[in-house]
Amino acid sequence: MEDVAERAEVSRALVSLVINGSPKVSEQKRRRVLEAARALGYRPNLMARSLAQQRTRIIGVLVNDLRNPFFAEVVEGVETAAESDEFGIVVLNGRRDRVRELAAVETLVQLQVEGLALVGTQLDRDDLAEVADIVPAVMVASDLVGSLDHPGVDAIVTDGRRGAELVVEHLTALGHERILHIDGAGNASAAERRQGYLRGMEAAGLGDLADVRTGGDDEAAAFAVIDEILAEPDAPTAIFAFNDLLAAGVLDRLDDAGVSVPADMSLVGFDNTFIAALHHLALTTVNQPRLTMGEMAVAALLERLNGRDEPVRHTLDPELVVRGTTGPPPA
Amino acid sequence: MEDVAERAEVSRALVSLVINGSPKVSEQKRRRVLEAARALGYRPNLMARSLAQQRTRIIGVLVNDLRNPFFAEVVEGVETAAESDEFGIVVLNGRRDRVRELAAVETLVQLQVEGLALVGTQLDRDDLAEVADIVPAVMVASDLVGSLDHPGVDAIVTDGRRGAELVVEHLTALGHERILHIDGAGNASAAERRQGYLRGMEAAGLGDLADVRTGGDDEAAAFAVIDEILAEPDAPTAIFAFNDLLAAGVLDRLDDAGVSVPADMSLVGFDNTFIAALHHLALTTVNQPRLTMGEMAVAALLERLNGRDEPVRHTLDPELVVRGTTGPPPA
DNA sequence: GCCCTTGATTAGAGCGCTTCAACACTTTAT
DNA sequence: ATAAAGTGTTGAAGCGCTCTAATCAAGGGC
Repeated sequence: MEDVAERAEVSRALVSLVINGSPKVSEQKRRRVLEAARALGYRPNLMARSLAQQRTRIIGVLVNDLRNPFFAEVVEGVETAAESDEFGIVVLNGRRDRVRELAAVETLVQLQVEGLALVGTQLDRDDLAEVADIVPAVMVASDLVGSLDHPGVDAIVTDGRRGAELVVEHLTALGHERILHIDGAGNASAAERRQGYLRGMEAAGLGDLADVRTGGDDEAAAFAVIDEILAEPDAPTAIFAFNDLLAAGVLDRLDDAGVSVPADMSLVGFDNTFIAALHHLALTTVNQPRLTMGEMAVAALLERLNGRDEPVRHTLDPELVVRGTTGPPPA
Repeated sequence: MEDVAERAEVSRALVSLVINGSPKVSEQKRRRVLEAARALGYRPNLMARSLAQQRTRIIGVLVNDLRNPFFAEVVEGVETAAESDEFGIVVLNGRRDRVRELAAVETLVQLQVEGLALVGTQLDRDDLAEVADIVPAVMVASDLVGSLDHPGVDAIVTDGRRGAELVVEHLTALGHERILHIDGAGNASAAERRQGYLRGMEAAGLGDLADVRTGGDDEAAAFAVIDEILAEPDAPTAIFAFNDLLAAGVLDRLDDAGVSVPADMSLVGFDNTFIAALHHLALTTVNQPRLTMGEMAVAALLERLNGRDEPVRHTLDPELVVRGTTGPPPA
């Protein structure tokens, strides 16, 4: 910067003004400075700028698992919105490990991010409380019952309970009774969907037949469960899986076992990721408006930065997407 | 930091030493400082530290498209390796847009990253040359013929030519002759695979039948092409798609058209992403060692930082993974 | 001709940290 | 006892930038 100033025969301060597009610079000097900057290949140092400005214009994004296309798309939403508000984002990947997530949060905080978007993270209430004392945070696509405890945490979620109810309603309408749920184990949104499933079963008068098995959030988690289920006497006629990835695993295993879908068994996922849309899977699932969620997360953070103090919670509506993996139960 | 120093009754300099784990601090003072830091909830400011230290220990990662699971996994490899070398990474998403990629590179440079991993980017030679003058760069999973022009750019690639040849060999061994390639359009690794395909066809004495169509790198790109192909007189008996995503799109469209795979048409993808492994797709494809590629990228950058000056280029071996979408041509 | 305003420019302090040279104090060698 | 060497600690400069307050030049109004 020094060099640019010298070459343009102005002060460093003026160079700063030009770089930041201040209107109070004469056209003549602006040109001189810009040319000098180009000639010298000058690039402002973001670190130094942030330090001096006492703000970074960076939003930290912590994501549960980048390999899950669902999360990747939420992140794209965040990115789009941040970009249009002249914020940058830094994405860190928790890779499904709470400890790693904690470390990532620490890194982001030290990086002085101005807001934190926690996408599908597994942090618990205490973790959150600690974080929220330092920087505004918004949980996206993962719900922590009681997250409202802390006034510094916002939430953008799809109503998982309602989503799960929609699934049960769809299946019962088709005539299913023995509907089984393979849940998301410790995953942050697992509890809600489980609850919705149970409630749906109750509402349909099938409370006695409700059956929840522990699953997970990827294909592999499905294998053991399916083997188990198929070995039992009263096998279900329909399975509601925690998410699309898990459902894909279920589908694979059913295939291995010679169970045909949906003739012998109906199957429903959750998230409506692109794999659900592949014709060869044609998975019936529940849509979540991913991009919108990401965008709303940024909006929530910016409101915080503009002074909002009370927590906000946006619950979006899920939408059942019926495809080819559901049908009437076998006769 | 000031406050911590005061509370521990030492100088700021000593606090710095403690935080950075310097060995030349008495156990007594170290304890005092650490306790003061904890009591005050002190967190070092990464920006200030980087500025003072004149290094960031950050590797910038620019990714072509985060939604593509292939890239997401390469990034995980980068992340793993960076982590174990005490480097942080900042991931930016180009979203298949060269202009956005350029902007992202600029951001990363201004962030003072110490190395740049370009995963599947579409930057051209000039873009690269400009970047490499500023910071060591390594291209991962995308090849630019002639990238070696610039001594500042390393490359970690799977041999796309060989991979494509393997595909053609597999298909010809099955008896196919009219094998068509839907390429990756402007995608950085498209040229190589196209070349391998052509060479493979030549080698099999099928040079006359070689037929390349412009595709892209996601499912949508496949639709128009397939419609076109099926309307032509001499339809191929096998299709080699640029990558798995594209192949999935092809599969969908063939399905729509009532063409059954592999009975009427064989299909091969590239990348061996998890979707290829789904039983319902069971896509024959070519594996690339994603994690390894990411890790090697970091290794290459670190070597640069340790003084290596000549460019390095690692070419990994592709591996054909035969699944259910390939079979003998229809009689 | 003088004061005031307006607009363009700059000096200089400060952002939170690291690091080097200097310092004070011990220990060891002579 | 005294010099030399070693330990632990600190003052202060400096990293590259921003930003406030001060300065300077040029009109405008009376």
